[in-house]
Amino acid sequence: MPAPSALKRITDTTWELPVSYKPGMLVPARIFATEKLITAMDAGVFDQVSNVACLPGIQKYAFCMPDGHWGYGFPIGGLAAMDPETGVISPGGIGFDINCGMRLVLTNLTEEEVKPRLRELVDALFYRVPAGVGSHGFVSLSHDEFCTVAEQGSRWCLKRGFAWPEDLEMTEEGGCFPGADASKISHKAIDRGYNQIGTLGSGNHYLEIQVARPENIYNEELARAFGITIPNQVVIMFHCGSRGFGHQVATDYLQLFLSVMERKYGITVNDRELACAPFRSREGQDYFAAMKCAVNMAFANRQVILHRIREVFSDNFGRDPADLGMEMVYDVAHNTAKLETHMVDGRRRELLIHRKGATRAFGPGMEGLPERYRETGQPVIIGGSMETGSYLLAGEPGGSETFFTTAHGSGRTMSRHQAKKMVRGQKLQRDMEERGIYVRTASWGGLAEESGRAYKDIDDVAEATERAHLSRRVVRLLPIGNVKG
DNA sequence: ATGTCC
Repeated sequence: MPAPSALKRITDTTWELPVSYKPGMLVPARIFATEKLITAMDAGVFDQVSNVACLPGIQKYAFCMPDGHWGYGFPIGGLAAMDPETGVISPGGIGFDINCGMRLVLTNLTEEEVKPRLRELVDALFYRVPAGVGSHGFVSLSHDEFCTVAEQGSRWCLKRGFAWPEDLEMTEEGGCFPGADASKISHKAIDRGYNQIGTLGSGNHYLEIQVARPENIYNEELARAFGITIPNQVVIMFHCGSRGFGHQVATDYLQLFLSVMERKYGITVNDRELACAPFRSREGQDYFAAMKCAVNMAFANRQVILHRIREVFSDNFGRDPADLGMEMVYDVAHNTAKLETHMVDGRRRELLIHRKGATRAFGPGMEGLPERYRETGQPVIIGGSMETGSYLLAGEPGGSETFFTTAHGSGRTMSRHQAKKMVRGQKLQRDMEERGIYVRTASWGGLAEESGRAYKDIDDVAEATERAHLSRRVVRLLPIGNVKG
């Protein structure tokens, strides 16, 4: 799809749509991509990112990351910073899967040690980390206790023995966004979520056993600082979010915002999917407090999943998880809105940052990073498709341009429908096994949809973020085992 | 993404 002719190239990897591109734009739109990626980007991205540039209170630019593609209202890969006093909060700028995110866990095992047990490990993970639409977890909670989880996130997990203290430190915001208020959650959302803690979900959610080969290390020093110290070291990466709970929170508040946006607040938007409310309004604050519940539920979900991964490896190897070196590298959130302080035109300002399919990537020395990563910058985890590999990167000072935000994954090039027509799940499983990747899936159709052929080249995305100085490559990770939702 | 429509 050709890019609009109004698109101007600002640098090697920065592209801009000026405010003249569309009536109502308050700021220009900026897209970070290589020439190859911008050429392949779907036209919906340009339309959507310029719609976002019209939202009240937006600061500097409406952004799209190199993995950007068409989404609900905002593009996936979208980033918008609003003035909290004059700006809006928009569920479409966060996504239905609130705090969908990635977690990376180390082991001190090598590929040679894991290979003979790979099938057993993946089969055990497939059993112990429930995957698929409508799956429910092993943790049984009352509605009341679920509300505590939603308010406390990983802190609840620590109390219940599902976390090591250092896990919280290696999670964005310590695994708990403060200000979550379960009284702002509908009964329906609680009912959908209370039995979903410790479940992977479906779609592009997965759990993967990966290898860090010496030839795939881009930066030795950062790799060492992030715990990649052994040749062919095995790591575990997984991707999941707030399940039906977050989905219901988003649905509830989109409905509410649509009913008040124009009538009560006189806000008009280019697309109903950009439904929003003033951040300082009652509705805006209620959504903010409810969204944080879904953020915290997702942190707790990933934490319980980590606990179960540790159990699987511990049982299989007959050794304590600590003895297997199963420490977290980091946990990153993809779909959030947060108040953060950033420099804007030489002034420190508090901004409401919407990240939708985009990763926070704090540079070296920034407040909010754990001590271990103060010198290195934040670990950034970018998931590729299950066939092609993923990246561990590091935040860098150049990220200031995007309020320290980078890409989150490959981004689709093919619709799910299209992929299912071209790929058969059973055949893909056999093909992958021949290439040394053992995969188990909850749904053959779901597996076909996630074929590597349906995604952008992760190498292009990682390279684009580095060339744009949003994050630097540390190590490329290759899959050997995968549990697919 | 999602008890893929209450």
